[in-house]
Amino acid sequence: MLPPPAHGGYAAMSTQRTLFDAEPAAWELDDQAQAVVATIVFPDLPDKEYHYAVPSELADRVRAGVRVRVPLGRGDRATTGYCVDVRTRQIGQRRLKDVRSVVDDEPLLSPAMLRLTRWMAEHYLCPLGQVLETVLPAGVRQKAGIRTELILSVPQPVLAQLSALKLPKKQAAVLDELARRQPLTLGVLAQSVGCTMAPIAALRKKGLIVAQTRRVRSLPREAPAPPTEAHLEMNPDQSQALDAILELLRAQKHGTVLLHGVTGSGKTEVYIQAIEEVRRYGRQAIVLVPEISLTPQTKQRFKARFGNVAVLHSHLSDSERSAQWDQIARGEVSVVIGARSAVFAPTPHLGLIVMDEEHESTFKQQTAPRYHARDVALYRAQAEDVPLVLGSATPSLESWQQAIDEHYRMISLPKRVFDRPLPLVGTIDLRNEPSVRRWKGAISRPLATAMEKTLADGGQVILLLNRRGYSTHIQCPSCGHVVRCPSCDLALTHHRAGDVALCHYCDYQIPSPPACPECQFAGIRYSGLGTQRLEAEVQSRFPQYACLRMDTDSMQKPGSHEKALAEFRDGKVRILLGTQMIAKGLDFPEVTLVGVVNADTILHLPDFRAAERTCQLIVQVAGRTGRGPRGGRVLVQSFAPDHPAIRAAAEHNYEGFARQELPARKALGYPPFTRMVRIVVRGRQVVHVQAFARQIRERLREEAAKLPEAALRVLGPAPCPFPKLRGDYRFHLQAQGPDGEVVRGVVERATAELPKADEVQWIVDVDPLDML
DNA sequence: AGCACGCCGACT
DNA sequence: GTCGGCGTGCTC
Repeated sequence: MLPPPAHGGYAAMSTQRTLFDAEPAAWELDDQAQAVVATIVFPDLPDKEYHYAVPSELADRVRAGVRVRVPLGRGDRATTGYCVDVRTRQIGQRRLKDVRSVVDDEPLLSPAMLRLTRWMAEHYLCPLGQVLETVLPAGVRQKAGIRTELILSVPQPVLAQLSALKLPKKQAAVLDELARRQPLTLGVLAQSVGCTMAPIAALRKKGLIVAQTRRVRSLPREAPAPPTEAHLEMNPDQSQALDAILELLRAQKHGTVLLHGVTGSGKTEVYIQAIEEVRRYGRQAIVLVPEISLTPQTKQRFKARFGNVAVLHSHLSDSERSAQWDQIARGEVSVVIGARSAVFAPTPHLGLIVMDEEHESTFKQQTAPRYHARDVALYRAQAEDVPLVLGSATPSLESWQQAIDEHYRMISLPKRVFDRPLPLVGTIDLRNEPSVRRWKGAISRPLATAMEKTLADGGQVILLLNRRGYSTHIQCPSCGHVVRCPSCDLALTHHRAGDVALCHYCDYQIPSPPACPECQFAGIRYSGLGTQRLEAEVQSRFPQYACLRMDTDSMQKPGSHEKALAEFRDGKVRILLGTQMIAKGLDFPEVTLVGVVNADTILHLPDFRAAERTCQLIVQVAGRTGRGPRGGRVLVQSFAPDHPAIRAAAEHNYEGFARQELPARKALGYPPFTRMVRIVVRGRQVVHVQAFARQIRERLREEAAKLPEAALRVLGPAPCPFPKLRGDYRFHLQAQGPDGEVVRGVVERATAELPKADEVQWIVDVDPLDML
């Protein structure tokens, strides 16, 4: 056994203590000293816990979940930290500094939410302080939108002898007014007397008026509106799905339901009726939707049914978000709708979490902590013992496998509402389309014919092409030179607006070159198809119909999204074309044709989820048609129409896709059968990046060697699929194994004491969603 | 992150 | 001999 650590001059003596000592000797009292100790973490300090003594006058205010001001470092500079624990501990000889003051009157985090942040820090290998700063929105931390207001009153003794006082005219008027109408705020009093602040200040100085501060929200709260819509009728499948959720709700038990409902099957109605039950229990529900789905329509739909709902999304101002947060924390709303971060909503009595479109990649945060809202939601639902409902027409294969393994209960909604048929999907083999092959155009003959017919019949058309810009690359036919971004090495995309060549990653731009910058050849070619060029083609082929392009370029202005959709809804626009943003959620009954201009754009990305993404995208966009009584059809153009992902999507057979993709994942050792941690190293110079990445690999191998061979596989380092971004070279490594806990442990130990390297930066991504 | 401490070059 | 350069390391 190691001797106890030396402290003071008593170390030698304290070792002489035996088990039979009845009472500690006087000189040992310090060793036994107890104190109330707060455990503090700091967002900007190393990921450690710090301990501070809680002075007795602060004992009732220092609680887990509040922020405190504490002295830090040699200079004892005042620093704000999060108190994550308070308990009476043995402090031994260690002398702790005192907590100086308490920032928050009420904890910002409940004990349950604190446990959640701990779990996130461990699971995502991220400092706890950073997790806390993510969970608590900046506006909430700054108490945005809360101002302090002075409340003035006249003390009782003054009131009693009011008439006896001799005062200047204005002061007398002020005191008189306040005595009659107290308490008043500063502004109101000054205004009603018609004076400035001066006489009021004078009275305060004399002690004839006393002031109290009060915190008030500057934003007026939205008046709760009564619900305006009643239940919709549900079909038997919907009722069955609802029953499964209600069963869990009534049992007050956690359980996860995977609601696999085809597009247009009425999943939202199931969520809504489940939430109504939650509300009857006086509990709250959180509804998580992808950022893009947080359209006014979604919000409206829930508002119409529940009256007051809280909405959390990235476009709120700090004070708006803080007001929503407060409202939620006080239990004033029973429904919270929001994007990824709404999973942290401070509902005092959570009853249900719903995640719609659970396969969407926007649920994964791309900066530290790199959490996936689905996994956080699962943890939270388990911890608070409430049901979790995951809904999608194209579930992630992670969730699908959970259902197969019976960790989730899968419920299918195989039919659309009102028994509307799913649209017929046809594929067009672009290899047999000479005009497309020779880049004469993007729209094949069969697609053009279908469009003509649809438009002539009064229907609307949606065309999906998930590439922005006009031409996707600029290449010289003479010397082969491709115009690339100097800092990302990606081919620049030609944009017609402003005639610029643009890097889609870092926004680098140059005037589009009229000749080859390398060999001056004048016939430089602008090739590859983007939405702008598609728009031009559509306009020239269908000049009699209004066409609208929706992509991040055309939807820059706030409100342009809503405006565009409104124009399409009322039929002014007949053809809507755009990138992924038109693939999700839109519900327009007059859309009777959807064209996928090129289904292969993400299919060949070097990412093990490329097939899954392709299938999901096609199924989702196909779902935009056939939503009205006129039915609908889909045409998918592809150079690989026989690829299983495209075939499955064409047959509305996501299950079939999963059945054939999952064994492939298993054979290759990919998720969901393994857990993965990805490490990306980047820096200005390739040699440094590669050397550092290799160093990490060696450390990973050393750690892996301590385990059975099957526990962990280390891949890489290899250049990332985008090997250079924003001027940095990038290499990545992957650690994968069947047990995520083991994989994370290895990565944590391997990276714990890496040498500092100024030339490189590195990140750890647990359960990465993309590999680019 | 900040801030004090340290150990080497140009000043009074 | 001191002032100050910013490299290094610690913060309960």
